Amino acid sequence: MARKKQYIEEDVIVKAMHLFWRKGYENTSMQMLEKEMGINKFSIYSSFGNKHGLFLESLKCYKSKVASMFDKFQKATKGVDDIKQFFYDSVAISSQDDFEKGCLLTNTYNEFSETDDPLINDLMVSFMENLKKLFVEKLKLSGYSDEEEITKLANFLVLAKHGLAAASRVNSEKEIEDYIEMTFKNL
Amino acid sequence: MARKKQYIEEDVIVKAMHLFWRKGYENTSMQMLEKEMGINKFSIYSSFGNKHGLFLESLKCYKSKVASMFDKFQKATKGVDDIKQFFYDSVAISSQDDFEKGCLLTNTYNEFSETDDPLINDLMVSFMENLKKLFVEKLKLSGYSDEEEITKLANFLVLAKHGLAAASRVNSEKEIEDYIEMTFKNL
DNA sequence: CCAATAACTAAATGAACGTTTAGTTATTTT
DNA sequence: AAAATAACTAAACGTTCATTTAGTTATTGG
Repeated sequence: MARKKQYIEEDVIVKAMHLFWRKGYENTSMQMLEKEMGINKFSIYSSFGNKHGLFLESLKCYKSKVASMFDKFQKATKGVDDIKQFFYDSVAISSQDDFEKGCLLTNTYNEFSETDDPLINDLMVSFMENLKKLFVEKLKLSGYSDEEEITKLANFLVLAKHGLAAASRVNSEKEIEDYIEMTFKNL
Repeated sequence: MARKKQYIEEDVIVKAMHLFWRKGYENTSMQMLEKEMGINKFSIYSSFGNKHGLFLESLKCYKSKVASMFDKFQKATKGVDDIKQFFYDSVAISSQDDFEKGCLLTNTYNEFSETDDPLINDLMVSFMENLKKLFVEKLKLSGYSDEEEITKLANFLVLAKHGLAAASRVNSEKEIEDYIEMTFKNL
């Protein structure tokens, strides 16, 4: 055979994800990725094809990072309280360190909203639909039965979640807490 | 003297603003601006200095575009109802045509949040502070008196406004309406 | 009407970007 | 140990970007 790889793809993709999270897609250059990931451009290209492929892999990595949170939410049985807890968990992920802000998926959705990238778009739409379905489920658990009302509330929650993820990039933890509390005040 | 200018700066800046609004700062190139504004790069540079200066001028232009809305809000006397109307007015500005999405100032704040541009930052901070002050004023008009509660509500509203502006770029008018109605349900 | 000059056009500049390629180093098998 | 080959390094590639510059056109005052 030949020389062994001196890096682990799973490790370097985590580093790439953090950089994309912090800076966004367009504002992250291959040079910065080279430095952050600690490997050469050649290695990046041979492992991930191109910048776009690397980004998609970073999004997958993010999804697996938040999967446990989704799982917890999915399995929860208290209804609206679980949605509220999910909101808190969502902002906690980004506020646990100082540089990664908001939700990487939401940030990506916002950054790519004018440039129709089919892969990114599919990823986001499925993410949002999944979220909405879970909201509907939990609302029913809390006793809501009117389908129209449930749809309305679920739409409200999806937008609130989206808006919160966007706004959380520039707002303090206190403001975020106040927002979540107010959002769930009459639910 | 010499040759007269064949364009009116006030006119071309409006066109530039619309392009920046649609595409964001980074995704708008001088080439695109040249085409959209209908004048040569030389003319842009001699009138506005550089891309950054042109962008700042576009932001000013946007501010004057929404000034009448702010003015209406400022002069209103019904309290919370005025805030709600202001939310509706805010989203109406971007949904009246299909391409300009969200609030240009909020979009800019989000795009520039990781790159500390002092001029942009000052503009945004003053915009947000101004907004919060107005919210406080209207809340008092509606009978709120507890200072702590008012601050909490004002923070909530600022974040809701910010989040709505961001989310409105990818959500339908119906969803936006539902969101606003829910937001003001218990105010 | 002509010299002066501001506004125009188009091409050039240099830096930064994503991507590729040529050449070197290290590891494995024969 | 030598041949084979995968992973490495660094430099170059072509393109696009914001910006500048050299040269042309049109308008004005004297």
